[in-house]
Amino acid sequence: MLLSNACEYGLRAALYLASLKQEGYVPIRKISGELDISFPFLTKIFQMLTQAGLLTSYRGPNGGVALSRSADRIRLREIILAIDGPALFEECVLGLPGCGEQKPCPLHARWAVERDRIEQMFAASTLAEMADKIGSPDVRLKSLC
Amino acid sequence: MLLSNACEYGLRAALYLASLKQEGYVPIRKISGELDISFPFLTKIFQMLTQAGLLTSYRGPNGGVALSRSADRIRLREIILAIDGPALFEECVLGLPGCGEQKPCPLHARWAVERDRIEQMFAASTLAEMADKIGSPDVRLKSLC
DNA sequence: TAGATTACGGACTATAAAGTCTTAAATAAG
DNA sequence: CTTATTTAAGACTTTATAGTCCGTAATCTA
Repeated sequence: MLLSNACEYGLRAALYLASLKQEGYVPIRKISGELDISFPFLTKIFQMLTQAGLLTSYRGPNGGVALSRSADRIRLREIILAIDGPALFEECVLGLPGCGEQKPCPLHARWAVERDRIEQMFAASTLAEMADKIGSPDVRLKSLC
Repeated sequence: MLLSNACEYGLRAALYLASLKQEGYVPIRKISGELDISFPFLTKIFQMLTQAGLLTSYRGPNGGVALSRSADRIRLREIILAIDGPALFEECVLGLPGCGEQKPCPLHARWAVERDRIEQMFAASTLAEMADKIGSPDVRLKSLC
């Protein structure tokens, strides 16, 4: 699996927030209901995103979470880094520590190309851009059943 | 992590076998020693590869495992499929079941490109080709320390 | 045939990831 | 000021992956 469960949930939830195009805080309970993600687990994930500065949160009635910047200035790469860390974009495909140009594994040259492309793909994708797609009738953020 | 630990070990071990360019069976104990992989765990991984038809094994003195075909006819993709299954090449980057052209997630279009490239990369890489690189002095299949 | 060597298969344990629960702290509204 | 609502933080449980162990079967050598 490319991304951890937590990271998949975090991306989906952030895209959902961006798709609302709404001022103000959205309760985590609502998001977890909409996306079929367990509320306590999603709470933990949002805490990571809040600590990373990608979300702001507010307690109490009418509280919840909100994007800390406009959705066109948050890139998916940032969310992945906040939740899963940089491993995906740095590690050897064979798991060898220190694999790089100097001491490569046999796959390094080929994998490094794809790894960089994946990082570029996530770095080039903003929440706004991706959330826009949710307007299309078939595009979805949750399981069908 | 892109590949499971078991799969990383399986690829390294298969590349090692290919690099030996040797007729006959190689004991798992020797491979586990050379690559610093736990012997019982590597045994289990080799059983998967044997059952998938990628290796042949032989018991008793002078027994061990060997590639079931010449190394230029075994592709890394086959090893990954045998150990981790097809998930990497099929699954949605957001983990949504049934994500595809009909009912895509917002990332589908971009991810499908990279996912296919990764599959192509592994499908295009034979054990022979990759094992050849181990000839170069800096290229390695095990941790340095 | 006996003993050593090696893979096989299944049961077992350990560790990490996933997910839950509980208590506390902040805020708003009555 | 009290109560309801909501996130925060940490302990806890569950599940999946990683890794180990042990008895068995196959094979070779003496």
